[in-house]
Amino acid sequence: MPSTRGKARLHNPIYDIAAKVIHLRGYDSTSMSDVAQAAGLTKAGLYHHVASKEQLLYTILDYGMDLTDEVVIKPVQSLRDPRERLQQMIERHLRLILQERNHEVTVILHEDKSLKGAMRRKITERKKAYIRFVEGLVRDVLKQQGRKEMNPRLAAFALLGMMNWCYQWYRPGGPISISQLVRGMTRIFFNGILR
Amino acid sequence: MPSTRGKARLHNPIYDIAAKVIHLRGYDSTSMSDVAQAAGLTKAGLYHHVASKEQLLYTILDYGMDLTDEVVIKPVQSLRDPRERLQQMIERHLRLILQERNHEVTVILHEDKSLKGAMRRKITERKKAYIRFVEGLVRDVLKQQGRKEMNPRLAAFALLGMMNWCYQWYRPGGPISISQLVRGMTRIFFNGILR
DNA sequence: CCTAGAATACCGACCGGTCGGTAGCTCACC
DNA sequence: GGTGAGCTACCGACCGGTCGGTATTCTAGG
Repeated sequence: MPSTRGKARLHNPIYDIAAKVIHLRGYDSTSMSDVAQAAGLTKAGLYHHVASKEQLLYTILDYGMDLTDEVVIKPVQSLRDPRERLQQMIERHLRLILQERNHEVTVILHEDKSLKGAMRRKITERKKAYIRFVEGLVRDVLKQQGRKEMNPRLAAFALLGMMNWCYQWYRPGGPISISQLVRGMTRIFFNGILR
Repeated sequence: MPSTRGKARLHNPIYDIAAKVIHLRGYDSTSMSDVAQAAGLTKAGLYHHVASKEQLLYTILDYGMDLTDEVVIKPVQSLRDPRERLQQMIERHLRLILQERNHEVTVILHEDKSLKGAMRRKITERKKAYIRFVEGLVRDVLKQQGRKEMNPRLAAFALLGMMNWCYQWYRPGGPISISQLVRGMTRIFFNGILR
């Protein structure tokens, strides 16, 4: 019985490689042979490290959420000023998604219905928690600035949408740099919700 | 050889049903037997109407783009005022995506890499043309209002992102109506790019 | 330091099942 | 009696996953 319980995946390059391949071709279109080949193994060899295809995806997604907690939520929660918190969240979220490593995070954005049952429920719950976190940041800024005519949930989804859509079109080395993108979206959103 | 060339699909309910099923379960996870069953046929019966699974998807996506041309691009192009054009585009785009029929359009948003070769190139080109259209609308508004510090391409992608992300969270009958959504996003984007 | 033996990493071969797609037939209707 | 729509039955390829076995590495006792 392979020892794939808990967070044993740290430092295991197989999961990084798998995340890369799945990010490129999609979960359904990626066979376990593909993953094995990319990792320099046979399929049977891969199954020594992984319990099932679904557990492989779950581990990747769960690690992607761990990364988000650590790189976005934690640093932002230590800040005082609501505007500073929201601005930092936008910058950190965008950099997390667009930095070329971090395939685990980008996989989260398009592999929604691939998981089933308990695993799916857990990931969905973590994603919802993140949405509530963003909505809270937006709500605090709106309250501080006395703008009660804007729906904070709608605004939060708008913000998440324009940020998460970036992986569809952003290309490193293209005409728009990450810094420009951060500045542009920050301005659009702040001006957008504060008149 | 079945006659599936050209735009023979009009009025053929098979494509509507297929679009619905593919929209619900995803292209890769949907087998031709699934589509056949949903259409009340056997798989062989379905293949009498359809040349291949890929051609089925292509036809659906192409029709989705036809719909977009007709419902969004054409009406907007007949308007004069740049601000009116942009505002109308936002409203029409959102309503097209969120209305419960129009599965063909929503399929476009998440079935990117499923097509290959020439078919993929054609759909990609139509999608790019639409992006250029949106970017042009944004650019005209920025020019009219004398805002040259905002990058119109970046702004266009931000707008497309927040609109297209809606299908991930919007549920008819939920706390946010389509009209509220249109008003909210219109305000965020106009305020966002015009200070 | 050597070595027995346990644990780990990995492989070739294979399994049951499902996939996209096809051949060849029937049958209703003009 | 020809034609299009539909069916049953089937194909080869590939899928996720497993099995028995084999190198390789780690560890403990003398």
